[in-house]
Amino acid sequence: MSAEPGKRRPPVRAVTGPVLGRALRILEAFGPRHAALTLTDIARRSGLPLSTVHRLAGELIAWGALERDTAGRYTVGLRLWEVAALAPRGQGLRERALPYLEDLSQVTHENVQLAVREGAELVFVERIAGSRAVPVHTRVGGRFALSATGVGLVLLAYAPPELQQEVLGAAIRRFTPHTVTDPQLLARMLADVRANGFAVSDRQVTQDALSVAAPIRDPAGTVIAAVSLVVRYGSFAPQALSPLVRSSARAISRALASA
Amino acid sequence: MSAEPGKRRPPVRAVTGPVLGRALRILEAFGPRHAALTLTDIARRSGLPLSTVHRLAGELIAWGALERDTAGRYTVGLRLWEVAALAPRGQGLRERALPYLEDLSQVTHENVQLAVREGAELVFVERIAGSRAVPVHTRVGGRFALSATGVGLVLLAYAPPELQQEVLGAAIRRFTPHTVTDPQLLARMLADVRANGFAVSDRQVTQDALSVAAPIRDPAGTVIAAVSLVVRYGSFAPQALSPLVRSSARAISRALASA
DNA sequence: CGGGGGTTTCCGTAATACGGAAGCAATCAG
DNA sequence: CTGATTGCTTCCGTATTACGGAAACCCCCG
Repeated sequence: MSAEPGKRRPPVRAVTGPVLGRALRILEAFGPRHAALTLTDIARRSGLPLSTVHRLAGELIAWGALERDTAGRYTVGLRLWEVAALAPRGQGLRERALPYLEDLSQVTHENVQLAVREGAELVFVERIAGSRAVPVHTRVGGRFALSATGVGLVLLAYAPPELQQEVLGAAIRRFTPHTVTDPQLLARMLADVRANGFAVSDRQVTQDALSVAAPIRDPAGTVIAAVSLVVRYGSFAPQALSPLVRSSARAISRALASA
Repeated sequence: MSAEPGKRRPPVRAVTGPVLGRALRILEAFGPRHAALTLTDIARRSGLPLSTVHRLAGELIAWGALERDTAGRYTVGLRLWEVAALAPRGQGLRERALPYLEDLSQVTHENVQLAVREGAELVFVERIAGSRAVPVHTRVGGRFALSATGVGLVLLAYAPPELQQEVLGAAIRRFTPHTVTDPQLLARMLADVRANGFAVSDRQVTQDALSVAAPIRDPAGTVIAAVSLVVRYGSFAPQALSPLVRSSARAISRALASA
């Protein structure tokens, strides 16, 4: 087959074999707006042939990674959820941090968020909606850009330099007129975050909200997550919130250390 | 298919191909007491050759289904947790039910549990620990036998008859002197559950706890989950709790219907 | 420096996954 | 009733892929 005399074959290490790769692409076909799909939907969204999807989805169902709902559509299965509940950076983190997040919520009645970094984005691990709080559109398990939120700024500030370069180099998405999109300015803000130990996102995501976030660290000092309070703009001064958020972040760090 | 003449081989369709089957066995190797494993651990627990585990785990890591912690051990990855957060019977159910569970918690200050059935066991989808409550050893994402708890009795009472036979036919595990292990008696209790619309587990799991549970139904009337209150034995009469639990269950059913 | 636990790479063989195509089963429109 | 549409399931010959034993590797520890 490779009968060509010429030197071809760039040894592009295929990192995933066909079967697993395809199975994982099936899982990827699901998303917040697509929690229940027909077989054909999956095939379309994953770019796989229908018969392939049929075969693999059958295997995933047999194990419990997928299920079919009453309408016959495919959904993510409980068995997968059980296993995923063991993820240290997901449920594990969530459970250990929850009491402290609830304290923050009780004391302020504002929104509390907990997030970790995954590549060049963040994933919300918990969110407590305050009773008299600004509506915030975050979903547990949902993703968001690193560049705008309080938690995102913290996670970015302590991310590996290469990743910071990558994010600063790419176009920075604008959400409001206050969103910082200038790489220079953003770089300076990240330096401030490192210097101060907390981040402030002032109306960068929505016009009426401001968030203050602080880093959560593992015993080695590496930043592994971030907590934030999200309040209505004008209701609190950032300076008033930062000690509260910082001390909560430290308490959570300590709770994680004694695992 | 239903030809009588020759005894056909029972069509023992191998339902899972090698690759996926092995990959899923790797995921199964993780558990509550085994959230971080070495490659060798996984090989031992899954019964797979080391080189096979190495290859497949590598693919799972490349995708994010697994991660390696600071000690180099393998853990369940955040990417998998993200996808699993889309499971309708897991996070989906949890999110929609949570407000009602919190109401129950606020009103009683006791333990609240939410569970679904998976095969012949139950899986806890949420648990709220009451401030002045009996310590209960349940873990979100954890499994338990159907035969003893309040939620278990509800889920079993409305499970398909074959499954009830299976559970009643097998040896029923005893937790306390009060655990019902007689199949006859248990069958009668299940009939009562169906007749009354709620279940009571009286010190069947621990000596000091009693739980009252009620079914949550989908729009078609099928029981898909169960809620319960777990209280210290003697602190509340079951009759006092059942209206509360039943009405919460109905409220959750309604909330799910308007999805 | 030797031994042990864990990890990574290699590679010939055998078994498996692949997916196009055709058949099936509802549901809907006319 | 009929034909169209959408979605699901089965089949099967080929070629591609997964398989895993073995050996090298890499600490860390005594």
